[in-house]
Amino acid sequence: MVEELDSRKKRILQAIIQEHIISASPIGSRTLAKKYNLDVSPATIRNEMADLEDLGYLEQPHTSAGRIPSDKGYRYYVDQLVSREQNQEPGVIENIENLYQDLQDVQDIISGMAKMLSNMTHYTAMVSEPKSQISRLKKVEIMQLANNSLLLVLVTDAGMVNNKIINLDQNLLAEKISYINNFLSDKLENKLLANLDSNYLKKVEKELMARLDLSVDLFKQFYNEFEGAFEPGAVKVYIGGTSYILEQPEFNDLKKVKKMLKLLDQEEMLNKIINSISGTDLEIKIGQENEVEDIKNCSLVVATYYISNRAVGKIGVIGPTRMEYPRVISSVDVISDILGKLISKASG
Amino acid sequence: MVEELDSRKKRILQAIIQEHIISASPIGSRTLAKKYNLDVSPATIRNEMADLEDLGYLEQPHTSAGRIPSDKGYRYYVDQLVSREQNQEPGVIENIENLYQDLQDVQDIISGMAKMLSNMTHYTAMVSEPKSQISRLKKVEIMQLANNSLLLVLVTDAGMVNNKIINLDQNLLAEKISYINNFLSDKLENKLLANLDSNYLKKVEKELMARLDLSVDLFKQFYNEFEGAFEPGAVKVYIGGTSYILEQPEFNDLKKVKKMLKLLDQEEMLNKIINSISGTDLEIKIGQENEVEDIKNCSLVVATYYISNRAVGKIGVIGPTRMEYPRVISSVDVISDILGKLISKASG
DNA sequence: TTTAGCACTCAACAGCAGAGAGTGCTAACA
DNA sequence: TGTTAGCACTCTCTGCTGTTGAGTGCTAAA
Repeated sequence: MVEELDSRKKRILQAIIQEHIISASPIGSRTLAKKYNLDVSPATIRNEMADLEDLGYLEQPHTSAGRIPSDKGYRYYVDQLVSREQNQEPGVIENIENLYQDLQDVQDIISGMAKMLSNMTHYTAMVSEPKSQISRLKKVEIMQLANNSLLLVLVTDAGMVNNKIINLDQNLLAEKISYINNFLSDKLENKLLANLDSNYLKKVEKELMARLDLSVDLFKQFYNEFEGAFEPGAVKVYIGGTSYILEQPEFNDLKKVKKMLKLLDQEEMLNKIINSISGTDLEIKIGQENEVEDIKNCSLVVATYYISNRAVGKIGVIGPTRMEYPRVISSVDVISDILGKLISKASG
Repeated sequence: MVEELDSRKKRILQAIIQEHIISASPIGSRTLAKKYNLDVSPATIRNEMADLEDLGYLEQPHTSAGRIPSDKGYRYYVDQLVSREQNQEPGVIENIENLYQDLQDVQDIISGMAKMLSNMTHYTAMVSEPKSQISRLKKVEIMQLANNSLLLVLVTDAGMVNNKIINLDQNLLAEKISYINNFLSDKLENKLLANLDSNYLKKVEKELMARLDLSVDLFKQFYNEFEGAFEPGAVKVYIGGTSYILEQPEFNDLKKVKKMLKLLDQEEMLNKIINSISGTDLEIKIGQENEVEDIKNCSLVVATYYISNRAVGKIGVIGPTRMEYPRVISSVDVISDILGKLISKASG
């Protein structure tokens, strides 16, 4: 399906895509001949363009218009014509790292990076929280706030902090709390979150109840919260720069904007989108390649970020298929790197 | 400036506003005579409309168009022609309360209520976090995560939980941590946050250092975090239903939509907007009455919510001046009530 | 004071012509 | 055989025009 194109066809395809990325409108043979010194006449270019259209790399909105790239055309461009080398100016990475190095809070880092990425690319950025399933529980502790009110604090080794206020219908003595904390530390800390499923929790609960001589009801709520805190589906997605999509000419239609914004309002949808990317490295989904119906006219550039060499989350950008791929790719690359480093550092 | 209008003028003004809220376009005399049985001919209505325009309650987009209400017109409508009685169907309040009563987390309650409000009104809703200045610190505790890494947990009596991971360049023994916790509890808990300013904190720090025989540097970062956590300006604003503004015909212009979305993207701006409302009860700002320049073509309906009889935060709605005031007013009223109750209960 | 009648205004819309950009095809050329 | 100039053709876009319709303000009569 992916033919090898001769070098002139490659040059022409590349030129059309680059020009289209800038102008957002169909490109004609004359424009191409003038702006890119291809050393052939417009007529020749026209022939080549007709060929490229037959092969599926280009499309024609109507008979007397120029050509625009098809999804297949962009795919070829991204795979064959864009060098994936880091072409960020030197120093940028250090600057960003320095700028954010004081942040200790993982949530702050994530939303900061989402903003940074959307600023750099001028597209909408999204970042998923570090996946908890492959993290370990680093700390569990309950503390007493008032007579019947406890605060449950959970910290993962990825630095994610989770806390819940729990109201009990019964008072709890300080010694018991301290006993519970020791017990829970022993049973739960340093375990993989994936292993802390309801079965295991129920067992721990039973044992604890037996030792404490307390009613089971007392801790029912506690375990509900606990279970909920690290559900696999509960990955939060941060987005930044929603308003950038309005700058894209392909969203000049109010209906499209509306659809898009509704989409980005729904957290489940973002989850679905960002989790539909299976690749372990930087991955690009162009138009129809996307699984989620509503973004089949968009492109995604998503990278995985790592904490101590384990893949834990995704960071990426969503924009029109007519996207500045080279720039976006390098930005996503850089930012995903920095994000991993910052979180690693913050979670010590 | 606010003349007393005779009853026929009132009826006509009310009819025009109600009709305009539905149709979003200028209202003519014939339409009015047909749809509302005012028992006078269109010609008479025209005369009255000319009067109302002279008085500033109506405007005419161009000579041969109908009239639309001015800001002053809406103001009169809201003040004199809308009954502020709760006209929510009975049971709605109970239903919502039941729906959300399981939520223990204050942040969840707030964002849930923002969503609920935007769903009910079909405008964009915003809620500010409980103001910390008038809250008391209920609990302060540090816990050890790893050798050089601590977690600082702060809980206010409004139920807001704040936590920060702190990395030290020095190890800290468990006894010291326990000593510090006791010390901090003693010095900080149950104090008004407003009183925990940097002066006071510095004093506490000094005393603690002296007793512990530790270097001052060790806790520098700690106090930075601590100070930052409850800054007066740091009130977070939750918004919900951003995409609803796109449904309003007055935002048919892409430029306007863009401006609006950019505005709502900026947290400082939301802060400025919601804090520009000074009233203690339900307050309405119509168009030009708004202080923030960029929303002078919008209206705000904002209520204050209370926790144990103290005003702590604002909840409201932003939409076009052509807003369904009666419905919005009653929704904001109801939701602000429920919000206060839910938080009170959760932070019980 | 109210109302019918009427001339007037203005935005919105449809229809149309012309310009401009771009194509595909053909025939000539190197 | 590949390349190019020329040309007729197509289609969108823009601006102009006339028409329509909703609505007004004024006047004069009831």
